[in-house]
Amino acid sequence: MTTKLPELKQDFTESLSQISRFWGFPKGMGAIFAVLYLSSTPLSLDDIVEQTGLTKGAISTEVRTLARMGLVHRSSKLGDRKDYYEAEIDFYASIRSILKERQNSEFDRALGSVRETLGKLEAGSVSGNEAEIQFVYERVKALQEFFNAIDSLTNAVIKLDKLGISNVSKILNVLK
Amino acid sequence: MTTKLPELKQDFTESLSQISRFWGFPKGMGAIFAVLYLSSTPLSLDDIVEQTGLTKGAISTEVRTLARMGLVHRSSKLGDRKDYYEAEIDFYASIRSILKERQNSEFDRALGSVRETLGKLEAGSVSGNEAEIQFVYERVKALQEFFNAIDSLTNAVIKLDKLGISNVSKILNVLK
DNA sequence: TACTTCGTTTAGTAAATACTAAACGAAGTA
DNA sequence: TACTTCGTTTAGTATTTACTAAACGAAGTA
Repeated sequence: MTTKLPELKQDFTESLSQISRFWGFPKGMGAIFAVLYLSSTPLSLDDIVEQTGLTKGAISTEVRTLARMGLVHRSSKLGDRKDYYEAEIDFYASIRSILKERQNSEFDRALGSVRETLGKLEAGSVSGNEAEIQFVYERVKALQEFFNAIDSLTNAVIKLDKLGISNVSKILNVLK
Repeated sequence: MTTKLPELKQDFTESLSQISRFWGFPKGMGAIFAVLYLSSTPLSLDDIVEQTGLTKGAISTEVRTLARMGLVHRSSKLGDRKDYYEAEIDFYASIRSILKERQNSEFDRALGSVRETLGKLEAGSVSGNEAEIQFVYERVKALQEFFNAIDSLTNAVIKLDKLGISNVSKILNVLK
């Protein structure tokens, strides 16, 4: 029993949509990436419209965030006003740029807010039961340290010029 | 200028809610965890209701998923029918159990589907332009290998009995 | 037995998010 | 100039997700 190539692509696109949604991204984003990823040539917005069934407006915005994440790249042909897009195929590079992207987000704002809380506790400018303050202080501090560890890891990964198989297996060895 | 302890807790809870939402979890979940995390004693559902303003129903379900993730633990006092909950304070343990949890999810189903796609391509049961099939095959295979690498990493982390500061810094050294 | 006191489930609502359709501006072309 | 052809923005809609309120069942207590 044979499968037609377009059908196969369709299934693959479907899967990436699911995966995308699972990671908290719009499922359309996964679909767009999938279509680009399976194309041997850069595609225009209209090409993507055709292959995903989404609207140009939606694709316009989502492809932009994909580009910000470094998962796709915009290019243009000489003498052609259209923009073209192609998928980044080095996933490790993508991870790095996604991590980088996340650093200037509201996530960081919330994180800074925790740090601020800790600051108040350390400055002794919090009124209330002494023992409880001490308890809260230790908990918040522990959380902060955890965040710092994650942050260090993240930064280390970002700085790597290449997080290829070799590095991954190095890590695996250390963890063994 | 001093801050009252309850207010400080409030702010902290707010921050964790944001962080929770950022990672794709309901913000209420973050709030519940925060309240438990800042409490020196286990809390009952009603205690949590009081401190978060959420409904018992909502808390009932969300605290359960928190427990499944290993972020909180359910306990009970002798001669008291109430359930009590307390926060896991070893975050590394939490990460492990979250990763473990994620392995039996629809994420894995989608991932299996990609593997299936690859299987069809390898079995030669796909009809269409030969060159294009070859191209698609290589792309899908590359993605599959990437997933496998991630999977190995995940499993390695899960297997660690302790992912403490020491291991993290080991990793950092390797990456340097 | 009837009566509390828990946690859970359910059905419906509110809020957030992804998306569409259509208007628009910029930049090229006749 | 008017007329296309792009990508983007906007305003509104649909879908999903988080949550509430209330009914319920289990298990204790009088």
